[in-house]
Amino acid sequence: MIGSMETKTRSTTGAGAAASLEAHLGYWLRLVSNEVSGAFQRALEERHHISVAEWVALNQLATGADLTPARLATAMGMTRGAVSKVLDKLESKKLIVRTTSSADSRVQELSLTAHARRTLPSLTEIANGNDEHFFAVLSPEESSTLSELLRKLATAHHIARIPVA
Amino acid sequence: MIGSMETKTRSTTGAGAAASLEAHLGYWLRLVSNEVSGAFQRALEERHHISVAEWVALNQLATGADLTPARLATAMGMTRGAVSKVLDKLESKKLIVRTTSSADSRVQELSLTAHARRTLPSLTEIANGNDEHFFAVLSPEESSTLSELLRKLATAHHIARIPVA
DNA sequence: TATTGTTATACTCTATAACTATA
DNA sequence: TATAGTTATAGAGTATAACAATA
Repeated sequence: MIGSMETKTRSTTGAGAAASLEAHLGYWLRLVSNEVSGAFQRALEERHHISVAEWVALNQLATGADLTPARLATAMGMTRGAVSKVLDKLESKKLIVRTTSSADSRVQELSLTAHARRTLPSLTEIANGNDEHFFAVLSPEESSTLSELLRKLATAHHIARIPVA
Repeated sequence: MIGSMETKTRSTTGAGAAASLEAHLGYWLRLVSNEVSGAFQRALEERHHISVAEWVALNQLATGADLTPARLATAMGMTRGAVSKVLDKLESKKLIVRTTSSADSRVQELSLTAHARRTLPSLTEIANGNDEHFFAVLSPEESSTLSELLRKLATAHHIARIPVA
């Protein structure tokens, strides 16, 4: 049972410490995160044939910010080349449009299509449902606590890039 | 600032909910997990030139269980083909030995080399240090709480496979 | 010269499925 | 026929670096 399990989480960094996989918080974090993200990834793929990276890009565009491939690359922590491929896929699916900027013709202005705007609520539903499904076993207080602890870690380590994988 | 951000974590699953990326617990989980795992992966690669999958395999062998490629594949949630490649790398690095079983010559018995046993403590130190570095910003009580919440989620969803990616 | 975006190339990781050698 | 392990092939994902067009 969980309640009876060893919950010591701060090692003494002793050289001979016999640390099994399960002794690390990072292990449990990755275990749970992989499950949640994996389920989300499969749901997006099966129901809309889009990847998590594509979903993130769509969400970034939906915030209303004037985005270009370079800015999107920075926001997503990817190279411009990688983002270019993501945009190729979104364009082939008629979810975005690339328009050459009139002010600087090197720049591409990115925008969502009407089709994308109609599709986004369904994608959001998948994200909501996935979260709901996984975290429903926690009480509202526990969910809040988990959220606060994760945000505290993100803040303390200045984690900014949007996770795509 | 993050501290002043909306921390509501339970959506009402309403169709029109304007859910930004940050509204989902799964987002924060992936954000933090990617950072912790990414740092660990880079440290393993830079200091010992081994991947996380290789590290997991070594740890499984170090538990003392009599493992074969097929059993290791089941434990790690990978196909036999994928495990075979991981074992190729470990063998080329002189960290494991494959021995044909005398009872059934189709079976390979896996074992760690003396070199692997000498190397493992250093790998464990990297894992300990990585955990220490990331979770030191939490109080011991907060670390315990985070551990318990993650274990509760893992148990509730019967998450068993060892995360490799 | 510097910058934007794309493309060519390569590498890692993993899955599917065919293959071999046993049993 | 069935099983253990390997290998051939393919695909996703992403990085590096070269490239064309523009500034």
